[in-house]
Parts: sequence; structure tokens; C-alpha cells
Amino acid sequence: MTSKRPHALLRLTVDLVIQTLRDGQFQVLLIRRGNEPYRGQWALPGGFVRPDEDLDAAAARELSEETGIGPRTFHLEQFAVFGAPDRDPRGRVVTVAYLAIAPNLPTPVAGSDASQAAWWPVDKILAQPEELAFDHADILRMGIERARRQLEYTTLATAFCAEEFTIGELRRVYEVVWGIPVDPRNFNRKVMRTAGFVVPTNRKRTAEAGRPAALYRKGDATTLYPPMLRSRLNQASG
Amino acid sequence: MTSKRPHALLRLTVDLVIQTLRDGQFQVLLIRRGNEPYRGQWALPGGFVRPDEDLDAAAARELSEETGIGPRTFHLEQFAVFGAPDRDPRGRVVTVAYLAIAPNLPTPVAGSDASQAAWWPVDKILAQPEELAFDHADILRMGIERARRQLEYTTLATAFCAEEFTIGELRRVYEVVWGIPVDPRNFNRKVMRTAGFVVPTNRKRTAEAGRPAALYRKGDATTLYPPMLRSRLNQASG
DNA sequence: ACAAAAGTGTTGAATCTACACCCATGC
DNA sequence: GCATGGGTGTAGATTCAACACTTTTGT
Repeated sequence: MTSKRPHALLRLTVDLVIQTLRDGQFQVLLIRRGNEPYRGQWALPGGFVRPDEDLDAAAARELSEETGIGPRTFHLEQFAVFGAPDRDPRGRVVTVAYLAIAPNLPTPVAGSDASQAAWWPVDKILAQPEELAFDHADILRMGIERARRQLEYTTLATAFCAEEFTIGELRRVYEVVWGIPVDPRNFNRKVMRTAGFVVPTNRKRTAEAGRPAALYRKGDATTLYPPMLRSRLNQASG
Repeated sequence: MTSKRPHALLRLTVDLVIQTLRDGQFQVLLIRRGNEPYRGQWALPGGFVRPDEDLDAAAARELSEETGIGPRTFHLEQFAVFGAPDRDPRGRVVTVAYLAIAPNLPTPVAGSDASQAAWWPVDKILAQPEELAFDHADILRMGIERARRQLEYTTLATAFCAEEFTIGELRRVYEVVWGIPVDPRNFNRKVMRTAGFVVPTNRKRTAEAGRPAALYRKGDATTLYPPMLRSRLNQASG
């Protein structure tokens, strides 16, 4: 594997931290490995980059292979590279880590080379990182932290919602991903005052109980001014 | 170069956006290429990752090779990967981009395989991106934007300063990197109120003119709460 | 004394927090 | 009517922007 050149010839993979909200929980998609190494352990979905394939294209391909969903409104974003020389026992394999976020995906799909795919609650897998193969615990932690921070400064939260959503659903994204309560009344105004965060559709949705909520769509803005700071959010309940 | 495997064997480089403040300007270090391809054009310092070398180690090695300065108090941080299949005419070469920030470096040093090294004012090189080889204009732009954003939410500004610095010097980092004036009086208090941003040394420095300024050292904090927002900074002059 | 840069005080505007209260629907 | 979630008003605390003013040095 290591040649006599001054530089390495190596293989490149993409690994995905696919996040969603399911059953009111913050969850990630993991695959149980069917082959050595780390057979039987859990791992992030991913795979090798093809010879003439762009990195983002490789990530998008893996994403649709693993989730069984075509080119939809996914948020997909590269966030780090992991390249420790010994991170893969098969040789030098460098991986590009991607953060993928999608609205509530129905049910996990078993990939081609994987024996099993499952949604894991984030808290659960973070509590037992030894379940994860390679350095995927590190990658996962960084991907989770990335998403939590992005909620503060960007409009990323809308990526967890369906095309049309209520302000209450958007608020639940913050509450579930951060794990803290957020005051619904102040949240409403904060979202409305931030130009381009959400766009009204003039439609309403009537839920099981309570007053029907107005429906919104994602706006043009990508950054939030002022930011939605975790440390300052109030935690009142009424 | 492209084998019949389903995945690519490829080469990996690190490229560095080395930023500093020189002569009151925001500058980056560029190298004039001595070899094909792109001979004679300017490029970011960088080079191939060695077979058993960690990515961060490769970046640190290139940094000290190009600047001639040993393991000092550099800020060094991976910020993106560029892997378009055709980005390098020599074959598939993926590069990991690093942001390096250092206090005022004295004078450029010609590297081993480079014919010339020079500090460029950021504004100047951004205005003529066609001077740059490969996709280095994209990498540079992203590195600059990264630094500008990090000033808002992190204590990165201290990386532009020497070990001991005055609040005025720290303020000049913001002014020069962002290209906007910052009110000295409000800035002082804002820095002081953010716990862990700077630590007093109980020493003073007396400049050419004016009252001597207290000297500070970088603190423990890495993130700024509340952030130092560009869009909100006042632009008064007194 | 004067220029220059450091640093403090202060005031009106904007924002945030916490909560009272009203609105619209299903049962 | 009543429970439930959506949404508005508002008062006090906090923070911000703008700028007057004081402090400490070199010349």
C-alpha cells in the first residue's frame, strides 16, 4: 500500500451523518457492517468515491442509495476530513465527512453491502460510542455538534421540516436537537422578525387539537441576523 | 490513473491559506510556481501528504517549510476539501485546505520547489483571481470568508496578534480583516466583558505617542458569547 | 501646553425575557 | 363549555450605538 514515492496513493471515501427527527427524537441513520473489518458493529453510511466522481456527487449518491430516496430537498454539506494513517486497518483510507439533513424519513432501507440499517436516537448512540466502527464515533460527534451550532447562526432548522411547516414544528426542531425547551411565544416573533427565514403560504393546517397553525415555506436567507443563541434562549413554559 | 476498480486510487495534498497582518494590511502568502502545470502563476503553499503522515502533521510541516518558522503559536485549522475530478491536469489529486494564521511574519522565504514566495494583500489578489493556479482562487476565497466569519463567533482574532498584545491591536485585526472601522471605546468594553477572551498581564507598553496601553494575553475561551457581529458593529469615529 | 492614543461614563434605542392574555379549532 | 395549541401585548432588564469626557504618556 505504501509505495516508495514521497507521497501516498490512497483511497477516498465519503461518510454521512444523516440526521432527522423521528418520533419526536433527534435520530441518525446507522448501518450494521456485514463485512470485515468491524463486522457486526455499527457504522455511518458511506462508501468509496469513484474514479471520476466529484465528492459532493459521491455523497449524494450514497445518500440516495442508503435512504432509498431520490434527489429531493436534502441539505448536504461537507464538514470535515479524517485522515489518520491508521484509521482503517485495510490501508490508507481518507474519508470526507458529510452532514445530511432530511425531513422525517419513513423507514430505514437496507443498503446493498450492509446487512442492516437503523435509525438511532442521537443520545443513545453518543452514550455508547464503542458500538461504532473505525473513527465513526468522532465523526458522528463532530457532525452532531456541527448541526447544533448551525441552528444558531443559519436557517438549517428548516432542513428538518417538510416543504410546508408550522412555526411550532420549526420550534420543535430547536427543542429536540438542542434538548432544551424554547418559549413558543418569543420564538414565533423571533422567526417572523428575521427577514427571509420563512415565507408565509397563506395556508393553514388544523391538527388534532388547538387553533390551526399557519403554514410556511423556507425563505431565501441562509444566515440568521441576529442569531438564535442557545445560551440565551429562555426556558419558560408559561 | 483511473483503474478498473470501482473506486479511485488518488493522491492527496494539503494547501494552506496563510494569513497575517503586515503593514496594516490583511495579507496572504503565495508562491510563484516554478514547474508545470501553471508554471509562472501564483499558488497557495502546499504539497503532497506523505504515506504515513497525518493530515494536520502534513499541514504543519508545509507551514514551517514555507514560512521558515518552527512550531510556534500558529492557528492551524482544516476548513474544506476540494476534489473535483479535473481540478489537477496531472490526474486525480484531492486537496485538504487549511487556514493558518500567524502574527506578523517578518519576510517571505522561498520554498524548496518554488521559485518565489510573496505576501499579497488580500484585496489585491481577490481582485485578480486569474493569477492563481488550479482552483486556488476558490480555496482562497473560502479561506478568507472563513476567517472573517470566525472573527464573529470565536476568539480567532488573537491568533493574528503576538503573544502579548493591546486591545487596540486586537481591534485593528477586526478593522483590517473586515475592512470597516470599529469604535475603540465600545470595543474595549465588549472584549473585557467576554469572559476568557483576553487575560491581563499587568504590564504596559508605551507606543510612539499617547497613553500606554495595558498588555493582554489570549484567554481560555474559544467561542464568543455574545458574538461580535459585523453587521451590527458601529462605525462611529468620535 | 499640546497631540495622541487609552480608557470610562452616560444616554436613548433596540432587543430580550418572562409572562398575561386572546384566538380558533375539536370534542 | 373546555382542553389544546397558535399567536399578540407588554413591562422590566439587559444590551447596544453613539459620543462627551477623562487619563497618561512623549515632545
